[in-house]
Amino acid sequence: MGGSVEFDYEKSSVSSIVEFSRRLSGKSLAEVVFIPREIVNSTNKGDLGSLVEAFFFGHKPGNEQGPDFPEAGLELKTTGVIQDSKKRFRAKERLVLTMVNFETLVEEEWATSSLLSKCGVMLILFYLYEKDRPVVDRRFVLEPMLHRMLERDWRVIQADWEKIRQMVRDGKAHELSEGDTLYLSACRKGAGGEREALRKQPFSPQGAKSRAFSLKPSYINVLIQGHPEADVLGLGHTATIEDAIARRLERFIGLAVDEIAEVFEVPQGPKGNKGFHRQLVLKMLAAGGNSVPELDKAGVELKTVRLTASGRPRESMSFPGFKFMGIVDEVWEESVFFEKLEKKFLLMAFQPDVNGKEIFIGAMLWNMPFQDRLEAKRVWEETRRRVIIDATDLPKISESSVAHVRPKGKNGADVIPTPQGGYHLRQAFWLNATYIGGIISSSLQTS
DNA sequence: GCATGATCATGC
DNA sequence: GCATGATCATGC
Repeated sequence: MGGSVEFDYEKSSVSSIVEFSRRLSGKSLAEVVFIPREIVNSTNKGDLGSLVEAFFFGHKPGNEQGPDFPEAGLELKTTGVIQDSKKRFRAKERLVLTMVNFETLVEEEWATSSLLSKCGVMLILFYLYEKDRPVVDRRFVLEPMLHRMLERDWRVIQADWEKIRQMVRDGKAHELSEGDTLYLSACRKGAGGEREALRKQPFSPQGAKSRAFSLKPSYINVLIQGHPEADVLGLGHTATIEDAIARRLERFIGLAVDEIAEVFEVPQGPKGNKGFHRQLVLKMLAAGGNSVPELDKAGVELKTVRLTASGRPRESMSFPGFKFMGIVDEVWEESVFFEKLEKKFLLMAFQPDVNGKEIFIGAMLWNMPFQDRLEAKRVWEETRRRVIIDATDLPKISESSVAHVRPKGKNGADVIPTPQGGYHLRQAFWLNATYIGGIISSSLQTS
């Protein structure tokens, strides 16, 4: 299998390299070039990129600092995709760009940053991830994608980069979370686990987990879907997503829910329609359309918060259910609750006015602060501990200022197995109404 | 007014 | 068919 290729591309030409890479389309690396047997047997995922570089492009390893093709200023990335239930391709994980160097980042400027000089122009090759298949046998799918950071989404990515730099300058490298930023994030990268050595950061004695710049899976997903560039939020007119959201929603502040519903012809639906406010909010954000790619790219969690007259949310905020038998074998950082709490949230707030008419009072982008994530972790671990002992006795709302556990099922008969050998109502994690109320009132004018 | 348990419309 | 986000219902 696999013949030899001549490396007939122009090293200094981006388009020539991209054209050449198309020879991989629909094939695996081993189908296109000869790979020694001992390498074929490797399943180390990190290897495919360097194997493509070495065997397909005929590159010698090395070149630590800059892009893989220095003469063309082009960085090569290979990344895995999987197919969802509808056979659409989705990113298997975030696209890791380059390690964050806490010491040098704080001295850098975006235009001359090491990130931009290395990854400013990327050729992204997508392969179908199949767990048990050796990397060299994984098939390249989709078309090779050329991504120019300065042409696409640079406003948001630059703001993200500056946010990360600011956190390191503030001595908060150890607090970094994916939810701090929108498209570009500082993801954990390294040995992982409890034994991982922490790195030094320049403005705090606290050690920090090693991190890499990455593009979020949600961002890659929107790229993959290949929709034409859209500017639904009007980013062309503003510096940041925050500003764009504020501009878009300004016109609705103080308007009654039924007035807004009329504008967008959103039906109240049958009595008991629990998605009405959410449908409304989507229309407001999408200016009558059905999606906001800018928010999709950032993986923003849209949440509606309906306050009582006194400013407390009417309800706590629910998250996906968990299984008793599943949580027992999980670790916090791989749990669904953790993944959700690492996200950026767009909280859309409503409150009755003096006449009792419910109005839209504003929105805020929010992600959970470090200390509160630690508290959520405590509740999660306490839940896990107690599920093992007695799955019917889990953390109540009074036990934490941040989160609690409560049923979430179809009905009272919706029970699932417990480690005790019995069955109990399906449960979920919730963020306390009072906690959410505090967040809203810290930023929005409530009555 | 709030904690707790129960339930439902929706979209995929 | 089912998970999800959200709301309803009850009792104190």
